Amino acid sequence: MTEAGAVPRRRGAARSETARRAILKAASSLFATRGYDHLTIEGIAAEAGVAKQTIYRWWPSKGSVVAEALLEGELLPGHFEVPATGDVRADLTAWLEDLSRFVDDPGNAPFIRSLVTAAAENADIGARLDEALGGSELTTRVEDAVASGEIWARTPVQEVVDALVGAVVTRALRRVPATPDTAERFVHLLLR
Amino acid sequence: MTEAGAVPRRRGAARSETARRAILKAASSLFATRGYDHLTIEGIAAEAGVAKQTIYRWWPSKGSVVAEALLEGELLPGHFEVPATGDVRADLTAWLEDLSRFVDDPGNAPFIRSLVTAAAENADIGARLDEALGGSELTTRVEDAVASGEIWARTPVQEVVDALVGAVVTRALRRVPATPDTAERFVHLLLR
Amino acid sequence: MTEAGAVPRRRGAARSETARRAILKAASSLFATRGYDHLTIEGIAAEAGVAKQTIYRWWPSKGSVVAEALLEGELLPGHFEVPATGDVRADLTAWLEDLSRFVDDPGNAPFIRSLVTAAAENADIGARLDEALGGSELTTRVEDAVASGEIWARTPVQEVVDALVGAVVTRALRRVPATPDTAERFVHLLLR
Amino acid sequence: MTEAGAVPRRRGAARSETARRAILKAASSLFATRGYDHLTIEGIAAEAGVAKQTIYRWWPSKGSVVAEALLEGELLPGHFEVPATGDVRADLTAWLEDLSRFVDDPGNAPFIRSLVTAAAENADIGARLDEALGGSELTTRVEDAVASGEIWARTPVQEVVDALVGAVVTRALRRVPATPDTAERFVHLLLR
DNA sequence: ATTTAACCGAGACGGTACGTCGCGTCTTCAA
DNA sequence: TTGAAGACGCGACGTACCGTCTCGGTTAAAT
Repeated sequence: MTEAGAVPRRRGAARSETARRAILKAASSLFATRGYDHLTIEGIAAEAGVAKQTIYRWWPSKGSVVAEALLEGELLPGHFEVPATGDVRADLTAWLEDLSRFVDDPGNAPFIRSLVTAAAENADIGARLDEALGGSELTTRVEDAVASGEIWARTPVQEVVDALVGAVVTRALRRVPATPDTAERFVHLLLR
Repeated sequence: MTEAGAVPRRRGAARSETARRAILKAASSLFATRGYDHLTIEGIAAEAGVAKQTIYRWWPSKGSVVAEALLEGELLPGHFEVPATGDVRADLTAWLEDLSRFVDDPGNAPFIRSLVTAAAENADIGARLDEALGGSELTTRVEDAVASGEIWARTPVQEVVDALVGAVVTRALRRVPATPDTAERFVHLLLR
Repeated sequence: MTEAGAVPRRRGAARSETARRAILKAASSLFATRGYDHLTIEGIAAEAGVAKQTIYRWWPSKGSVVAEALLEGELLPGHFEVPATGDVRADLTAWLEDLSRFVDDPGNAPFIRSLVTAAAENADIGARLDEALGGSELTTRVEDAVASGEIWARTPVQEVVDALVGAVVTRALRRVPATPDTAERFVHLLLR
Repeated sequence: MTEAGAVPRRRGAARSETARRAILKAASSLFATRGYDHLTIEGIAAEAGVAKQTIYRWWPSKGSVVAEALLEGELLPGHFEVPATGDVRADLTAWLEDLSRFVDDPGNAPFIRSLVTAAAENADIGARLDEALGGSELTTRVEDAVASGEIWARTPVQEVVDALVGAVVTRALRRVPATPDTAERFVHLLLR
């Protein structure tokens, strides 16, 4: 007798987890090196030691490969955590300075713009864009500050987060670098 | 003999304004129809009845063609003016609602995302992204409100504009549609 | 104890005759429909409702599948018998006219050329090419005529047959159709 | 004023004769080395230092490339001339022995079968198959013998040639090697 | 009765080649 | 000198089959 809820497992060889991991790893590595629009399925396949068809079998486009790599944390691992020192304004300022420093670095600018390009063309990536930039941590941090009474109870959390992440993005697209007080000004604008 | 003060005009035929216009028009039309990344130089040349070389002679990339089309107003003609009724909060809310309505329309969403893609890869387009969305008018409007004493004198104008435009962009990338009160919430968040 | 002379039959399930027949049938059908070089192992497997491995287990190549189909009479069933009326010249002429009619039919020409392609690449098929065209019956018929004294005793039988079958093949390859007297001219050339 | 009958020459760069020659040369070389069905468009392009598209622009299939190479004499250069000593039977015998020796050589057998494969799938190649094997020279030689009264005036020349070439082909397909007297027997069968 | 070897279906996998699209450069001819 | 036309080398696309390899399940001889 089979377990309740067990999937009957269709016949034939199972999907190779090895290949899947190699593809995501290769995609991340090439994305970081060459950028989203120089990223090719052929390149990923070659780097991963995998047949092109194996990619096409499981992903409809390069965008979806990148999206999954993003989800798995292969891209941007460990970047952009939001500190939680107890002073929410200081925490947000620190996060924003960290992110701005990253975005303004000429070596990273193409990377962040590639992320935006990828987001613009692929819904999955778009759906997680601010997550990759730390957006969901940011939301949690601000919600905690509201809950603890540190900031105004009716603070529109989502709008604050959108404004912060959005400002970073729109400035990146216009190649406007942050000045030393940019982060602080934004935070004081948004958290009264 | 040439006129005094005239540009010395080297020999041969002058640049064809007809061809230039046809190219920008074709680019705009194809951009609107097929989106930025299905836009091709070959396609533009064919649509415009022009040789590829004529495009390559005057523009370094498809991005720069689109940028010029944007400048000429071939794309987004007449959209997104910021009203000036005297009530700056109402004006910004109206502008934001207008823009959100446009962005949230399923028929326009690919267009706006294509603009973002184009901006991400081409500095000229990026430099004018918020302008195309009404950003520069917005700046003027907020500055006027500061000057007239309608709002706080030390309002960080650029940050407000970046936050508004950026929020629209980041929401578009995440496919998050506006709710009826979104515009008002943003405006009240930013202009206290 | 096993029967004397019986093959010691190793363990496990026996080869499925059902699968074998389905494969040959599918191969014949696809050969007739699409021609030898559009014939694929995957196509045969799909058509036969069989796994690819089942084909690879028993045949080394698609050529050998076709060769076996030819042997089983799945291809060219009942075609090209040589009549035996007693008049060998009339019999050969009739056979040659029949074959020429078949070969010259625009619907069959691809089929016969596919047979030649298959023969050229696969020794087994080549070895039975003239058999499929009636060659072995032809040999028998000419040998009988020699034995009965109807034609010259030292007639080089094999050469006559090769010349007849070969002429049909080389004309098919050059797309040269037979004229009404072609068959008769050949027979009178070869049997004096 | 232009020459009468001169083609007006449409605009744009002319077809590159260099590329055309390189392609035919590469095709011939690879055909001889690897055989017709291991011949690939990609392989030809790589060997010729040419883009695939340049091949596809001018030829519809690999068969037509080979056909043109055959026409240009890149394949089989100088093979299989029919001698003209005055003794037509001796000449035909010599030609047939020469050809048989070539065909029976294990190193050449794949080549000749490749020619047959190519002929079977491509009408142009088929139309010139016997020419490549010396067929047209053979026709001339036999016609001359008829004209000079050396052989019977009503000899059916085309049938004789078809029988000879066809016999070589059908034997090659069945992998039947010639014996020392094969050539002589054929010639005496056909030329009484 | 159990074990075990071989069969069979399904189908994933690393590959090769396909035929097409678009790139950016170059050459030809007409204006 | 510009501009339309278009050939060229190049790189990538997404697809079709190749032949090999698991996988889960079945069949039948050997233990």
